[in-house]
Amino acid sequence: MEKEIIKQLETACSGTEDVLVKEELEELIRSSIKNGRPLKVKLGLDPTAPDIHLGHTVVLNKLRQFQDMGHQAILIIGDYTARIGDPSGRSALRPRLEPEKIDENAKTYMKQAFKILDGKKTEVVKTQNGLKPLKLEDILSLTSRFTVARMLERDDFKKRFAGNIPIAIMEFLYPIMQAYDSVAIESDIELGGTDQRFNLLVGRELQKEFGQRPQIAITMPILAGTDGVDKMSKSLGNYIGVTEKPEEIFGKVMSIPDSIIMDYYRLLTTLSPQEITEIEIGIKEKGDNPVFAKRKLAGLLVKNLYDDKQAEFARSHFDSVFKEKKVPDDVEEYNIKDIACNSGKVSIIDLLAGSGLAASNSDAKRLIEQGSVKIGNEKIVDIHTVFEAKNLDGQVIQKGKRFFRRIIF
RNA sequence: GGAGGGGUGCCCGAGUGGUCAAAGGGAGCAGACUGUAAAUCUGCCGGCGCAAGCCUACAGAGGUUCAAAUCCUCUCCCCUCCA
Repeated sequence: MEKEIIKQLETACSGTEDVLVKEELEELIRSSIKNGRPLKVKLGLDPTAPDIHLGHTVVLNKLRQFQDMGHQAILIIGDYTARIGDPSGRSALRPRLEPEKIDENAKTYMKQAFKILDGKKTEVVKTQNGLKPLKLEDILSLTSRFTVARMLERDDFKKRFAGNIPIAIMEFLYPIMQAYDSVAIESDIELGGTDQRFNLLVGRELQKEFGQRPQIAITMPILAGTDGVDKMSKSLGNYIGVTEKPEEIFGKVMSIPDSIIMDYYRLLTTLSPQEITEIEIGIKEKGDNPVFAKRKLAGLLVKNLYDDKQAEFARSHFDSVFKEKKVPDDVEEYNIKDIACNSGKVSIIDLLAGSGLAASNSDAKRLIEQGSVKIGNEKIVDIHTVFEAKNLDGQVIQKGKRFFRRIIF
């Protein structure tokens, strides 16, 4: 039994940024195993963004690990809290979301989250159920337990306060409501990104106030986006979505800077710490070319989200397009019927703008002038080039290195 | 309630009557080099037009002027200080 405890504890702590408090966690695991009582592991989802990307999966993977150890995963859909908008890491007040929109987001979110989690073993709870019945007096009583000074300990609030950026009083309610969720479900452990640290700790405090055993707060590092600088986020455009096509995922992983390869290994793969260290040593000390570690990584990630076959496909797709500079097989098609209309002629400008390869006619012109446009491997240099529509059927138009359209007529 | 400061392109930010589609930086796109890495260098970076040029744009609405991001009036929003 002692062995099992150590194993669970190690798994629980691997890849984490922080575990508060580790000793308590050990105790919890011990009593869980002893009494055959699964731990309630809480993860709050913020349904403001309907698409999950690899950044979200860091914490989902952790939850999955708990599931695999036989514990109870509880996903909290922050449908109510989303109406405030989590102030964590924000430099400005978030726009509030409509309830319908939140519901919609939550649905897609769940669907995608179950790519990682075992949906059958996951309990899904909407915060609304617990929070909506609260009366003003309940809220007064809750808020009276926290002070403005306590709230301003938070870095993001502090910065905004110091920088004269507005903080809505409503935003102070966010951590408290999230904490109240923990009380409502009597959670044993709550997971979150490092940006959630404050919120998770407020949960601990509130549980104590309610005479519950305070939850363990486990924070996971924030995953850098494909630019290697900012955190992965949809609005920054540096994300890799879990529903993206295998070759997209593979390609995006290949575009990450070397500096974050090992972070990706640690946070996104299920390789053992030893295997990961080996790769790291290979690059750092044996002079292995990092690109091979990256290829392996890209394959692993596609495999996680799809399967071996797709991973293999993505790899060969990548090689043929970028190593051999061939046109990929499954190019998006573009039907030129409507732009060819009666004359049967099509200008290169219309082709680029119409297919979406260029943002506008002006953009199309610039691209041609910069020599980035090819049709069937022929570079187009004249912006006035006109084609017979029927000659274009089946041809591939290319912009830059990685954007293609197959022309249909 | 009083006094003051401010809202500029995707973001930051300069610009205080014409030379402003608006400096500079960042992001982005494209080219060279590579490993679709980083770093670096180069070009582009509102729309329409082959072009001349036209249109849209400096919070919003009016106005003054031959001419307004720049001046005036009103409105909205943000911030600071005082109470």
